[in-house]
Amino acid sequence: MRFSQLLIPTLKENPAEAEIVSHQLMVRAGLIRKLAAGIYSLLPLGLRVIRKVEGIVREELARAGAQEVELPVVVPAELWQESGRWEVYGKELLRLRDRHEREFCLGPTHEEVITDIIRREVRSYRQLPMNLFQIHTKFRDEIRPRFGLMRGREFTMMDAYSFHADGADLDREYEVMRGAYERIFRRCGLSHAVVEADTGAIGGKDSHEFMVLADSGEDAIASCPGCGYAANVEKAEVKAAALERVGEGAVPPLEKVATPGKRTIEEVSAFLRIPPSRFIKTLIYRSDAGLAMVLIRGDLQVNDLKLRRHLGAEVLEMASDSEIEAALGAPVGFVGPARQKGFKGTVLADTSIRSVGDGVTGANEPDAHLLHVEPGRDFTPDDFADLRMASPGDACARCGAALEFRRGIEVGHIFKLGTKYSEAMRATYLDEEGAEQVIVMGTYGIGIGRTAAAAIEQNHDKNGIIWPAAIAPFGVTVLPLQPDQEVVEAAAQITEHLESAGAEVLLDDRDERAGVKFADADLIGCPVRIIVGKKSLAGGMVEIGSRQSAEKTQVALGDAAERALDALRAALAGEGA
RNA sequence: CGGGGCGUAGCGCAGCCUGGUAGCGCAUCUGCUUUGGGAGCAGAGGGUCGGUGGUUCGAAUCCACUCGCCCCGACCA
Repeated sequence: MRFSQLLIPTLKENPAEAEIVSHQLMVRAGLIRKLAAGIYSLLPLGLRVIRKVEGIVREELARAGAQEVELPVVVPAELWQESGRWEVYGKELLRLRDRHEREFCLGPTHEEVITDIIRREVRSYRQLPMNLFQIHTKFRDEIRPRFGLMRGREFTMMDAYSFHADGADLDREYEVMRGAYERIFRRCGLSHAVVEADTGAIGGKDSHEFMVLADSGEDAIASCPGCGYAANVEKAEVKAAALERVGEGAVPPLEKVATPGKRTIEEVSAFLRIPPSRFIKTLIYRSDAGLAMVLIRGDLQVNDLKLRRHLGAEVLEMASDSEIEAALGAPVGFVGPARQKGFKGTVLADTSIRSVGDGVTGANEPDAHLLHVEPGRDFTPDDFADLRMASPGDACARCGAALEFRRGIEVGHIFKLGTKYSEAMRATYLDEEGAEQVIVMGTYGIGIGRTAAAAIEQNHDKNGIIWPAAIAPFGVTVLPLQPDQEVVEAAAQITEHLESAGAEVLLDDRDERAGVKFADADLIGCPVRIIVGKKSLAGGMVEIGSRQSAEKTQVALGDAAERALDALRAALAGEGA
């Protein structure tokens, strides 16, 4: 295709709105333009990349035996009410009404819709298993959309749903999908990690996230160099006894100290000149199982997901100020486990509390804290558990090696759903004995735009994008450097040759100087570049260059197309495609 | 939702504090020269200064409200 006939609005300067590299380069290279917060238009180059990613996803899912469907974006409220999510999903669900005042939502995910189809159409075990996927638009009214296609509100997602007679068959399919995901991300040129993820409120069995390692990633990953365990920090289990005890020697008796107006650990720590690690942070939660007092070392954070799971609670929230005053007789900031009377609820301690000696905590009266607090002597929790967010210093729960922490971009997710939706929406089948059984489900997602953005995060330099060959908008770009007729004709001839061989070629036929063409070619980042210039052409030669290595080779004009095809094939092979 | 920042030409920005009727770079258009890493010269076009209301003789500038966008945080003990 000819550059002059495509809308490729490249920018010299970084757009003010873009913070991370992939967002900046997608805008600068003319792939996307913003319409509103978290809502983007794809321009020709951007769409080509997205289509490439989609193509790889389609191929691999077809290989895995899944069938493609397309589900509506606008979904009637009744389905969501039936699953119970209409009430639970919150503000991320964009709700709307039609002219008859009927309620709908824009689908943020499609378990309800697909389950509705399956319950109508599937009767027999003979129809199972089945795996249906679509690649379509999702809308989630995110609290804070950011980073271009990385976290948009409207975005393209591959979502697959599998249906099984039993858990064992789901386990089998899960491994098939995991293999398909591995192939997809490898083909997209992404080095990634598969990490254990929390199954959240849905409470299914297994869940794994596919993470592209990148400093700009929004997720934190804990991984173990010892045994290979890797998990989202939200989920990462830590070894209980690994923390070293802080505070030394014999502990004096409890002592009350005035801390007027000092509520936060930070404030009290600075005021008393005692490090946060010697504080016993006391948080009061309200759940459907009642109030819970949760104790954790002052420099650590409670992991809500672990806590929720430990309590077996559906709903978990911080207690309000008034609830805390009522329960402990002291305002927020001054409560603690020692010298408290009549707290009606469970007292749970993170295992880190065992490492606190001679600690500090709230005195359960206004403007006062307690010094020399000793677990076991001054208070005894009902239970100890792993309730904390893994952090540096923690050890692997399995092998005890020190956990390492990195950041990642979640590009895919696979999840053994179980029967949450099939039960709520009564999707059943008849087994061989004619007995009615609930269908067991799996759910799988890949962020298409996010995958493209992640590819840029991992493959760029100061001049622009370095596309993995499999998802580049064009495999080859041809740059005629001068407007001279023989140069233009040679470039056109090479382009024609390549295109007739099935390659996708961007011919920069613009009336621009060589520098402009080089700069834009670097920005756009097609893997193979053919440079046609007067000087080389006088000797019957042109140059083939690689965006990746920046190497240039002189080849005869007549061989250029074939050599470019070779280079492209080599690049694809190198990516494992 | 809380905090911070920003809205001035297509893009990136200055001007605002200390009110006097809008400027720079890039881009665009015309002409000439140039042509292997974002050309030079000459000329030209393009702005409801996000919106509304107020203060004032006079508002991009001060005040209030509002809309949009960006960033940080959403555990406070």
